[in-house]
Amino acid sequence: MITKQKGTYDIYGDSAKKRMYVNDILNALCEKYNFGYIETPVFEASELFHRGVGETTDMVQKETYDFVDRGERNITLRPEGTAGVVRWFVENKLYGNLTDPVKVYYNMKMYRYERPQSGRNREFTQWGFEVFGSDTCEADAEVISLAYNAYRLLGLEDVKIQLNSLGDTESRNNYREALIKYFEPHINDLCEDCQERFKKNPLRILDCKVDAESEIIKNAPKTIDYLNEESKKRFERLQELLDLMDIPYDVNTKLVRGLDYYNHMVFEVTLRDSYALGGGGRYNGLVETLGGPSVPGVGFAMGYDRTLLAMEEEGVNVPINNSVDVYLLAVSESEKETACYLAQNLRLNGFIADTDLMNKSLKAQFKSVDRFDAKYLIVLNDEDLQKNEVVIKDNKTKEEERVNINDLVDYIDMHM
RNA sequence: GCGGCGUUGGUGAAGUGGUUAACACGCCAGAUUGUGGCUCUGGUAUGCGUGGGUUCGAUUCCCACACGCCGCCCCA
Repeated sequence: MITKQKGTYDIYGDSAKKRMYVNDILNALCEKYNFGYIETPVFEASELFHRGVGETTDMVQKETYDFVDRGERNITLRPEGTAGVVRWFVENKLYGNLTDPVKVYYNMKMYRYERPQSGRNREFTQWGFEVFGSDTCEADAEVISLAYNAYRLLGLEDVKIQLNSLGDTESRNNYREALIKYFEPHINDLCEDCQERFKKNPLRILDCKVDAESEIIKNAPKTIDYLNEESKKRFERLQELLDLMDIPYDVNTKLVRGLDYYNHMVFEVTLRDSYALGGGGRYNGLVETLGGPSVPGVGFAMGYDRTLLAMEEEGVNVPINNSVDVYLLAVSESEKETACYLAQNLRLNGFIADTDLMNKSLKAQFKSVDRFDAKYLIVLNDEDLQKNEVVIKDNKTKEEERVNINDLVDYIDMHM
């Protein structure tokens, strides 16, 4: 037997319906914010992610699906959405006429070679969005607003924003140096992983779970103390806007996030003050890094599967319609012909209709009625059909009514 | 990539080194001669993840691998 690959999964049944429900909500919300839908290719030149996400990040170093194709191109399955969208933005020269910001949202499969756990797979979905061309705090606030309200609309009440600012390039570099200087004498008191982080990406030490309670990390320099005047002002302004929109947030100076491209505002959306369901931030240098002009950008991505899990844990009630409007029962050949015709007719008139396709006994067809939770059932009967009539039964009230076959659609329309 | 736990039918699951692998749900058929959902009766596994090994004999013991779950790394 051929089985699915590690870390992949099939989506079907009720969980497929849940996803459709979530998709509909998210898509509609994005449209309200006047974002346009975009899809980019699953695979891109490996270089895109190496340059975009950051050569030194673990995501690129050990988690990407890389391969050489038959034309000897170096290909990578996208591990995140932003790099591909930026590539699209640059390749299509959308920066050429930036009278308005370019706002796009996506809902795409991503691939990372990781050890699977629940809410984390090798193939997974991220829903996210990006804004190009605006360097304003209002753009930052809009992005956070969209992210926050997405979770709220999905029924997750207890969500909050974790907010930090890395500042502009100058501030970020100053901070990085201060951090290195601070940690250097303490390096042997930190855990092994942190000693590794110290070399590769010292900012990540702040994220460490092992040393989280240690005085060393608690007393470490804070990002906001190293913001220059302008960066500080921006950060304050952003907070004002969030206050104005009633979006709850905590300033979390330890939040640095893993990808190299962020500057200024970074944020995560957390559930119950614990784990993050999504994150984003500003990336003013990324477009340039990927071969475009200097165009500011800001964006967000939601861990789709994780969010679905969270909804389950929180007991969010997702309305799933598993019931059929009308089920047609038929046994004889002529009854089945009528069933075919009527089923099509009902479907084209907007009803969910179904009928037996397996030549089952009438009794077995009644079981199907129950399984499909049909609102109405019609037992076709040759005698009635001679008179152009059908008997339609309300499956809840058990009331039966004799209806002319030509009035059937109207009848159901009136009663539903 | 590292560590721990797990893997029995469509589903949930019990169980044992040795004839026919519980039970429940589901499904199918009949009682009910073309109007069901209750009840009763009967039926329902390519045989216990895959491949090796130990053994007279393994689903049960050992090893490897695969997949799943949990923790780490990482990400979100």
